[in-house]
Amino acid sequence: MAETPAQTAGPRKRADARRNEEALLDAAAAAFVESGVDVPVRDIAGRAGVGVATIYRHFPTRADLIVAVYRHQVLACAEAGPRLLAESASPHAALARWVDLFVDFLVTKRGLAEALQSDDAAFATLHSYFVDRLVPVCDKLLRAAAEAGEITSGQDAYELMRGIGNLCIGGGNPRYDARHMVGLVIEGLRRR
Amino acid sequence: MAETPAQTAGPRKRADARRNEEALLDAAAAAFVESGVDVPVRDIAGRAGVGVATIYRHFPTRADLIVAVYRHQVLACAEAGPRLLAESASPHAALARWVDLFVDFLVTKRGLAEALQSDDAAFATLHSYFVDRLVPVCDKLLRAAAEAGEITSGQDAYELMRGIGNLCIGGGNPRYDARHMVGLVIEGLRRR
Amino acid sequence: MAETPAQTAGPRKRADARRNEEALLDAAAAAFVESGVDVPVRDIAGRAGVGVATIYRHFPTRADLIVAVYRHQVLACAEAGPRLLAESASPHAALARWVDLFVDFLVTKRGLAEALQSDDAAFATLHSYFVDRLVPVCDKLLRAAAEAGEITSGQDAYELMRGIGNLCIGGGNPRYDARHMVGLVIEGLRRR
Amino acid sequence: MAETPAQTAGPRKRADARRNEEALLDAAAAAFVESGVDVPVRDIAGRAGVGVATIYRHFPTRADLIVAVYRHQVLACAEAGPRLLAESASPHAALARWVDLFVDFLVTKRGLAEALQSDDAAFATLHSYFVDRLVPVCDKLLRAAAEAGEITSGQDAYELMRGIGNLCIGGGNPRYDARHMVGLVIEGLRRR
DNA sequence: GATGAATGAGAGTTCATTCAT
DNA sequence: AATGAATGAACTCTCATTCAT
Repeated sequence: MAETPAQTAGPRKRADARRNEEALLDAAAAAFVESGVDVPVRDIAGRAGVGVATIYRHFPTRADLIVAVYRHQVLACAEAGPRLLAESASPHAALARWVDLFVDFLVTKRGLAEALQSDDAAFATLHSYFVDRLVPVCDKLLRAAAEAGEITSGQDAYELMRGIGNLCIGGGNPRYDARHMVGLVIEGLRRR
Repeated sequence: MAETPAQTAGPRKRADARRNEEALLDAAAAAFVESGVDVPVRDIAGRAGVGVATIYRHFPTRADLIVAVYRHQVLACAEAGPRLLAESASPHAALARWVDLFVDFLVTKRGLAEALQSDDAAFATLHSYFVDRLVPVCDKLLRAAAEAGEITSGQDAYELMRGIGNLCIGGGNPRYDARHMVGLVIEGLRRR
Repeated sequence: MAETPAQTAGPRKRADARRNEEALLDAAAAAFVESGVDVPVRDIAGRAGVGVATIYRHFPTRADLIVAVYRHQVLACAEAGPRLLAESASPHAALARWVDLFVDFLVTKRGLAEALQSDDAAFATLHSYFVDRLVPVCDKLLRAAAEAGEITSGQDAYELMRGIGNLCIGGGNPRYDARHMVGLVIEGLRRR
Repeated sequence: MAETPAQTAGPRKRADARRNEEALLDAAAAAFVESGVDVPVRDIAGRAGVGVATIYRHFPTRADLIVAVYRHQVLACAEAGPRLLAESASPHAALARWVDLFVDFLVTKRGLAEALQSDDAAFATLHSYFVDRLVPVCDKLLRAAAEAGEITSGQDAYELMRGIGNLCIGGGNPRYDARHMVGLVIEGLRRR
């Protein structure tokens, strides 16, 4: 990697393209924060200093772009599950901490929670991505807690994730603390 | 002069207009269910078989229309609060049953829950209408339950209502049961 | 006329209608002052406390209404011509004073001057009314001044009236004094 | 590296866009002549054979479009002022000739004179453009004539320009010769 | 591969005018 | 005769998406 793969022939384009893609992801992330995930395509292109068509080339649908922007964080969240299970005092505690991470993620991504619940076909890919990565993790935590006798068994991880996602909508409101509401849900899971 | 002939001219027209207004409300309700409360004005007009301006005459803003569509049910829900408190075995039970009514209402009104959470200024009136009517009722139930020692005191009714509203988003999904999630929240309120 | 022609049969309607028409004229005059002569029909109806259709019954076109509102003042202006010719020191002085009256009239009628110049067919009646009543008067004054050797002969009264009308557009502007500009025109007519 | 290859990508596009912009300006000019400067945006787009959004891309506001259409002629008129002052027999003669140029311009642009007098906020930019470019020129001519003792001093250039603009309204009428009326005004300025 | 110009559908809103009551 | 509800055409402006260069 001592070469600078930029200037003249062959792989130049690819390097350019990769750089472009990264600029795009940065720009999109910034735009998402500022205006939500349904910010106009042009705004993103403008921030990235590229033409709109470049976005379409790299990310055919908006969902593809959103997924790419949040890929790392989703993966990190998925990977945290088993770790927390190992570290925590109990499976229920692990679940609580893991859910907290997920909430952390969502409340800082304006409009993402809304998009995740949208039944718009354009967001199906986005929805699947999150579901495929995170629901199994959540399921494992739920099962562990059930086996430990801490919560009622038979709780559906998809439903729980979706509910939590819903609760994270509207993060800007000072009178509404999503984390608190989610805490009630997790508390409510407890066996009596 | 026992007759009131002056009044005939007035109400006669109004009978026609009222019929139209009802057609409009029905059409709007149906359109809301199918496409959400931000369905294009033209679609509602089309369903009702009227021109667009007729909607504007009856309901100057979209929020006015939504409020009108759901007025009766909101009022019924508000009135149910004290009654349930009197009838139920405990304040917490009353709260649970009342919240259930609210969920019943929201899950059958596709798109309404979304709109209630929207920070779009156009929906401010709508939001206020719901908040003004229902938050006080919820607050009373929460206080009663806290006084009875069933739940932790200091729960904010607005936050709870908002959370419940959020949980009711996406009612059409067969894998997601809003009622169950709300049940967990109510259970989570319980003092341990 | 000792009866109060209002309550029951026969001529009642006519009296009502006449009263209505007058209310309408007053309302229209007020609305014209406040919002210009192209104020929405509904506003006029609202001021007068009548339905919009009542306006259409009495005054089929907007031009008819405008003419009715300003009829008296146009006639007064027309009648002032011969009088001023008799009173004034010279025909040119009479012309100047008469034109001043016309300007007085126009600058206080917001939007009227614009409407008079409009080539919109709807205003043809209005245009004709003014032209038919005032151009002959102006013509007489011009001829008298020409015969007296004060101005060049052959000036067209229609053109002059139209020009004066034009100069009266935009009366609200503090940096523009229509009367001054019209004064220049009248001065410019003078023979050298 | 004597070539400037980086510039080829840029101007190539621009050539196309510029052609389009010119088509747009032509179409707008034609539409303005036919229907006035408040002709619907769609009509202009239709004439130019482009979509409406293309107009908005090139000219965000209507005033921008109007200014662009008449820019060259306004500038030419502004530049003619000093030249005429140098060439003409007297300042008053220069003024007369310059005003004639302005009238030439306005009477062939149907609807422009009307728009210039409009107090509609959308036309404020347009108004300013004309005022800023032409009033100073007119002022210079007026001052020169006043200094030469040909006209009364203290005439306001803005008022004069505005009056002339007004007189140019309704150019299509065969019985009305704006140039003649303006001539009377200029004559009327003369000191006696 | 990238650009950004062009597209055109679509949404909200207003108002003159007609028409059933 | 009067009413005012209903109509629907008209207009502006925005944006996701495509396509020639």
